[in-house]
Amino acid sequence: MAERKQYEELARQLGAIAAVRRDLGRTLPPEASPASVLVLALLHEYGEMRMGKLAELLAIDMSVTSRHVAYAADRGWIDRHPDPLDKRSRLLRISPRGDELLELVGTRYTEALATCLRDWSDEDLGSLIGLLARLRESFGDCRARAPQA
Amino acid sequence: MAERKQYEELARQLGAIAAVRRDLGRTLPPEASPASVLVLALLHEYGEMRMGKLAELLAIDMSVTSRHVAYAADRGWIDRHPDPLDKRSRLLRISPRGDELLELVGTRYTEALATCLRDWSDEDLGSLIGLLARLRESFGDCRARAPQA
DNA sequence: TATTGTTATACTCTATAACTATA
DNA sequence: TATAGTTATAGAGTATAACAATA
Repeated sequence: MAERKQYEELARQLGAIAAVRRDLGRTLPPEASPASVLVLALLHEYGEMRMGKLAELLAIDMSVTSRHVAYAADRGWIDRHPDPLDKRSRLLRISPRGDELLELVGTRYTEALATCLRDWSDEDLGSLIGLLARLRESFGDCRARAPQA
Repeated sequence: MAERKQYEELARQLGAIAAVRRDLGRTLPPEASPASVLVLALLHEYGEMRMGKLAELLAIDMSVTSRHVAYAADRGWIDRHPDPLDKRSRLLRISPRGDELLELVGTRYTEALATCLRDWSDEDLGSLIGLLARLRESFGDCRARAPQA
């Protein structure tokens, strides 16, 4: 159990970290929005899934997810085909062109981060990644437990 | 020097962490936007400053900063008074009402985080805060070095 | 002529609500 | 009647460019 001062400081850091996200976003190719890249990354990692599942992973409303998916599908980065088990749904899958884009984006990200973080050790970087993942998990559990508002 | 895989993973985590920011933002009082709260926090921590300095600390364009400051000033959270050394500038300072708001916001943040992160140790939380601060610093240096595009 | 700050405009991301098609 | 997804609309945040006042 931590102190109030620490919690306030974490909130501060999370607020300010948005600037880093913006910097990173500026390295993307013109049509690749940060949101669509995140969609592609999830489909690449977890494989085929439905809209609702994707929205849950993104932790954003399904209406918003729907727009991001439509955007990516219009550009040929995602294939949508009917779900044989439920005609209301479509199954989403990253396409070969989507994988190519993801590859390019990974290169851009790596270039930007390798420059800015060249004095970071492998170990520190790993710690940060692990703690961020855990933070997201903790909030995800919280969200799952308390959505009955 | 780290691996490409690690850099890609960090970018992923940073993209996804926005969901945590949104959750935290939802705990704020209606008029207190996350952006204005960040402005107040900086003025509280660093004291009186000019618009340009604040924009630099926020790492956002001065035009945007100007709007956030006007919003906060309209609500009495910030005092603006002429800079005696440069009549183009105004000095910004957090007001007593701004400090009150910051106090309330700190309480809300603490409640939310203490709930979601109750199984985190003091030490892990401290590590995360330290690594986030260092990440912002590394990007800040990068930005300061390469803006001559 | 350059700099500080403001305002106008446009674009991205998100949420709420209304709607459709199917379960 | 409930659920999966789409679309319309509104609000917050940011960037670019044009502008005013002062240095």
